[in-house]
Amino acid sequence: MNELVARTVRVRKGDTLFRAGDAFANLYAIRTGSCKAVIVAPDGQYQITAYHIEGDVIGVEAVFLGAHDATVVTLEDCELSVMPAERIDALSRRDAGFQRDLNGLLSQLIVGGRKVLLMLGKMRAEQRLAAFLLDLDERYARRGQSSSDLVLRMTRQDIASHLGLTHETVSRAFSRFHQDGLIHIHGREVQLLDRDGLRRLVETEPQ
Amino acid sequence: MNELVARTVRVRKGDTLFRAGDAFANLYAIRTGSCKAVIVAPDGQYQITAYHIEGDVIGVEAVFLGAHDATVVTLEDCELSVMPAERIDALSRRDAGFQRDLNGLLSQLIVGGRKVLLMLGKMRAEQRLAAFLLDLDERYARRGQSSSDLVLRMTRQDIASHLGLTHETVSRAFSRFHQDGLIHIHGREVQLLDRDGLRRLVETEPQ
DNA sequence: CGACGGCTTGACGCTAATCAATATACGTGG
DNA sequence: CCACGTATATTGATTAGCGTCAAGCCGTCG
Repeated sequence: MNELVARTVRVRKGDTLFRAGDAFANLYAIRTGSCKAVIVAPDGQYQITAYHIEGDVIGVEAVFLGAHDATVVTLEDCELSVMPAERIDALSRRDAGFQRDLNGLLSQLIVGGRKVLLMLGKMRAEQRLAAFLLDLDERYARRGQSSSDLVLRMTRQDIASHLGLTHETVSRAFSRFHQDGLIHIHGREVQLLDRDGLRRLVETEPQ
Repeated sequence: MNELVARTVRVRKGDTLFRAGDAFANLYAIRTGSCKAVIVAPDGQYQITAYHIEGDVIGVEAVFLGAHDATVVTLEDCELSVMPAERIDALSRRDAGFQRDLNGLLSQLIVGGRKVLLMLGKMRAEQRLAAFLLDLDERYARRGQSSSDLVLRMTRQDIASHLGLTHETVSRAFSRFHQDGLIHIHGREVQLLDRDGLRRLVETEPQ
């Protein structure tokens, strides 16, 4: 993996790594910081499709498509590993195992997409937010950062867009979780107080 | 492509091709008929993730995952081309071009997934149904069957599940389209009378 | 012909969107 | 460093849209 990294770069909050439609030039891995991926429909409708954190690899679908299908913007100052397309092509040609790794990453994308599908198709507002928090918590835990404190870098509006809601609804759901003792929240700092409670909420029959 | 097909089989309406979790054994291509793909969450929640028609290749994500992530059930008697896993592996090892084709199919899956994401996240009921009809129409047209008559093989319930709605809402939307002169509908036979009208509906600002 | 599953339509209620008013945090320039 | 202006967040009031419950119809299949 390390031989793929040509260099690491620092980028500022709000910078755009690439836009939907851009030819595939680099794969990025986040060393520190976080990003959002957003798709924009022809009519201006937009939706946040992903929230990327430390350790995530960004832009994998472009390896095969040849172009990016989403725009990625940093949510804070970031440090990124840059893996140029040529190196990736070269290695995947040489190493069948690496080719399989790439396919694995792609497949994970698909499976992840299915999860989101269920969420948007069947869950109600509070369930979506609870699922979002638990997913984020789990991803941080997998990186070894098993603190119950999260710092959200996205605005309420971005979280809302990601969950198919409005920012007011997200805000209200946060407040409700807080007053129910499920979380502690102050601005963008969230502390999960009762993971099981949140899990129960997600699994509750919606109807 | 043809050398991949080991045989063609006929299956009856309601048969299951494979279940979520099954090891990848075959890729299927639909010669005639149609199928639905469904995922089931641990708590029994289910969602139709795809509606496959003539010409579609089914189960691509399993090539890389090694197992299927959805259950596929036929909606009518079908004739299917069966492409065994070994042949696919063998050819993709031998032929880099084919490997790329496979990746292309996967990438299409991802892009298609993004479209659904926007639909479930941002559209209201009638927009979702209109988008569904237009998509289906376009897919049939691409197969050369450019008639404006569609025969839906899914029940209202299945369509509803696919769109993240209830069957009553789907039924009402159909009725509304009919009385607005956008479509003609009788049971599962749909005729698109005003594609532009439907398109305008999809692109209407929801707020 | 009867029974059953699927479809339509109506009445009603709940959830989340919308509109609106503050409150808070944040960034910028003086 | 403070003051101001602007983005973000919270909360309330109201409403639209869709889900739920229920009744009746249609079409199919045994």
